[in-house]
Amino acid sequence: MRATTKPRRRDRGRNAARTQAVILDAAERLFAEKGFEETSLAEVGRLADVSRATPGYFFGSKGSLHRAVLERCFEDIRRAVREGKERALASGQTPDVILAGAVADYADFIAARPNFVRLIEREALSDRRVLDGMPLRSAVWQEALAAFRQELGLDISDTTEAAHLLLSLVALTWFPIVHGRTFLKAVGLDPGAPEFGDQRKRHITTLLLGALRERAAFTSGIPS
Amino acid sequence: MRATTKPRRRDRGRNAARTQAVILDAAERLFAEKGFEETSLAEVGRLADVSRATPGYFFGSKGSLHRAVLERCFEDIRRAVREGKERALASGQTPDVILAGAVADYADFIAARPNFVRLIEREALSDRRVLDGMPLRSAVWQEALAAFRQELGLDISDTTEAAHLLLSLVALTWFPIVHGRTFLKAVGLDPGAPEFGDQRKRHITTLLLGALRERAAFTSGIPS
DNA sequence: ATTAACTTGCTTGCTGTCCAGCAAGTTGGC
DNA sequence: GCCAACTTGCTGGACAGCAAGCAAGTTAAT
Repeated sequence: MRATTKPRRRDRGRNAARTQAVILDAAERLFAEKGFEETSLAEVGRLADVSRATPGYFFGSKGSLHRAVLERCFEDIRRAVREGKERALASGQTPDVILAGAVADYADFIAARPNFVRLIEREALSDRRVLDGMPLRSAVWQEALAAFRQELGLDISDTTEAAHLLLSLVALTWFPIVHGRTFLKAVGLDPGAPEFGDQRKRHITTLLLGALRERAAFTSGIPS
Repeated sequence: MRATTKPRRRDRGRNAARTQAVILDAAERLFAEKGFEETSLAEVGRLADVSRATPGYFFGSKGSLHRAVLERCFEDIRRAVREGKERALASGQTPDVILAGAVADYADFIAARPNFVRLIEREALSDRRVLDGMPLRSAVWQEALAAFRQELGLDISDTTEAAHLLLSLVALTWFPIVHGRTFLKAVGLDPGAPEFGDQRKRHITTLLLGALRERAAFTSGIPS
């Protein structure tokens, strides 16, 4: 009937690595946007423009595909953490300036990859313990914590404080990604508006800097 | 074989209201812990100690049951918001003290009902738009925002600032509930430890108070 | 007795996985 | 260069399991 009834399979020939990457992209998107159970392998195949059975052929099972997606995601995050750390340490700035920079960097990274947040959030909620058996996951956060502490010049006794600060940074940055169209809209914030991003960064920076200064004032022994 | 092979059906006789409540409790727990798709009506029935089909009998469909669970959840939250507001306004304290109290109250409320957080977080992530058609949801957050602004004495021009503050409070409070066994463990925090709760409350209070004071200093026109 | 509160049985649709097959490519002998 | 033997990439069909919803039954309260 139609002239081009269907582009059918794409022109690209047989190429396992390429196909796997395309499947991972499709799966990442669907798992992030719809969740693990709500996504069928057939759907992944359709979005990747391969057959229904190809995802299973390459990744063995749906669970393995999911794990592969998360693994790739954490590798990206680790790379970002390392780059951010190097940049911060090379800048030689004061902790204040470094913290402000870290907030901006991290917020930008997250804004560019919202699906990472959705994937991780989903997995944290899930009772499937996929994340448990993934050494990379734990390692990434530990690395981030170490970098954070080093950049801000917090000594060994401040580990807990640094952990709370990092936790707060992550919490404050992730929340709008997940609740953009629900909570944020309800309180009159539009995460899509052009000014929102900077507004939010400034707010987060203010919060964290306040706590950092409070801590500095305390340890330098200001009289009560 | 066993003396009490099965308690079978509960002794309590027929009572629609009671049964519905039990079903709602079971569904709330399962939807929160395992998610919508991963939960079957049969499982809800089992946990509620009724037959496989009873949830469907009372709530019509799985989707309606889910909506009923969320509705009840938001009603509870609204009640908490109203009580908190009354208490805060009746206390007649300064904004600083009130904010500290609000943080503590809210953190306690959330800690007592972690499943509310999981439910809402799941629904925010979901592409099912159940929350969209729920006027109560939006109303609750708006009410919370208004209360927050009033308690802290922020005038009308500070709406955006108040929204960001409230958003931050919620983000900071919810995060440990969701990521307790993943992120928190990785950075060496144990959300189950007895001291964690107070530690976290103090940290959050510090953060928010810093921002509030900054704002006060700014508007009262301190020279640069 | 009538109605409402449940329950058991069944159907229907969907999805993950296994399997056999085929076609595109690669290798090695001549 | 050429062809045959073999490998790899990818597909469609079949099957089994499970869950939602319906329908027809069974019991308890009023």
